[in-house]
Amino acid sequence: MDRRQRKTREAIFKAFIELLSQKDINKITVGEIIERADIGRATFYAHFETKDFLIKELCEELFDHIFEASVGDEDAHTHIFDCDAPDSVFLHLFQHLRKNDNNILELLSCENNELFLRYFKAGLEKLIKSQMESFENGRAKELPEEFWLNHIAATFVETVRWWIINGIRESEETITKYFFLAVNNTDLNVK
Amino acid sequence: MDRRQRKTREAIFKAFIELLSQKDINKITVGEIIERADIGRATFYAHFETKDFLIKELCEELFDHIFEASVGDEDAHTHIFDCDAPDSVFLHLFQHLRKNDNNILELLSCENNELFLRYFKAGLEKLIKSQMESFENGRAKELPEEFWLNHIAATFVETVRWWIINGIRESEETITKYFFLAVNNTDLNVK
DNA sequence: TTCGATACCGAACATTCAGTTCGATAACAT
DNA sequence: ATGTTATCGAACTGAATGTTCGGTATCGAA
Repeated sequence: MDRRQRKTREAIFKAFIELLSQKDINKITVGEIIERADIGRATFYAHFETKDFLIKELCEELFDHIFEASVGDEDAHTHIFDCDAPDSVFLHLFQHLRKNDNNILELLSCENNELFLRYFKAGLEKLIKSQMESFENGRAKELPEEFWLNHIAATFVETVRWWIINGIRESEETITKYFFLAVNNTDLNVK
Repeated sequence: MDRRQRKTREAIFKAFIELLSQKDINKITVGEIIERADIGRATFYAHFETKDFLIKELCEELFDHIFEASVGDEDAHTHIFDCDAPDSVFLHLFQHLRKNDNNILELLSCENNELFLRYFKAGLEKLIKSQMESFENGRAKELPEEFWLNHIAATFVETVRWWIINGIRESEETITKYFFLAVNNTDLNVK
């Protein structure tokens, strides 16, 4: 990709995220974005058909990259799994969130975080599907599997949201424990 | 309130809810609303300063009424509690949802349900606070109380969402059981 | 029934924003 | 060095917002 394109694209993303922390997503105009990104109007529309596409591509860029390597062969674990402690994918997720790669924290805690939490949850569900055995012990037999899957993903999202809103005071280990306690009512039955 | 005002207000709400089931909330224009409600442009703005205020007042009208009577003195239980089966507030909520008072189901299942689920959850948290004793048994001691409260409310919202999306196939009793199983990992420790 | 108040109508208007067009300039890859 | 491509910036169309105002219909109270 052309260096000019990359710079412009990053400038737009950066400007948009900054604006997002200041005001409602629906009130952000293209004019504000291009002014802050310091680019021409036509340039913006050369990159993104509309503001909705900008949001979509921003989400894909952030969340897909976080989750894509988590399902599949072991060697491809370049994002979440290449840390040293291998006991829990979820601990790694919390650690990466704390590091705040790509300002993902800003997105998840902004006024319109629902939109981004939805993307986050979608990627999460794939991940959890591949880890389903770990949660089978905790699942009551009467609960349908899809209900249980949705519940785990939703609980993780809510744990993240709660963690961020409360100022990320808990350590990654503690918040991971909270998550497993909420889901399983115990932190023992996960390897 | 003047009968004319009431009629206009209801016509606007009705038109808005209908449009909401057809398209994205951000794409709905005031022009479409007044056309479907069959009222004059100035009339709309005499009722609602902006579209955002319309949404806000719609939510207040629906959700506040559902929850307001649920906290406080026993005699005021006109909405949720005036049913015959007194064992679980949550069962009553599911029953009322199935009855779909005021088209609340449409709101909670539409494309932009996040907005409405947020209102729903806010009212829910108040309700759960007043029912907290019922859930104390299920709470692990390590979990902070606010975390636990948020978890219960979030789980209920997700249960409702899942129920609606899956076509409301389960009976109210079954989905209530699912909810308690998800929260407590048992359906015994709730009176 | 009358009468004053007020809600509604509807058309016209200013304003803001979205998205497009195009010729000129600068940066790119080879 | 050269052809390609991204950016610039200004001007433009079209659509939506929110306002204004004079005229009409409806309401509620006496």
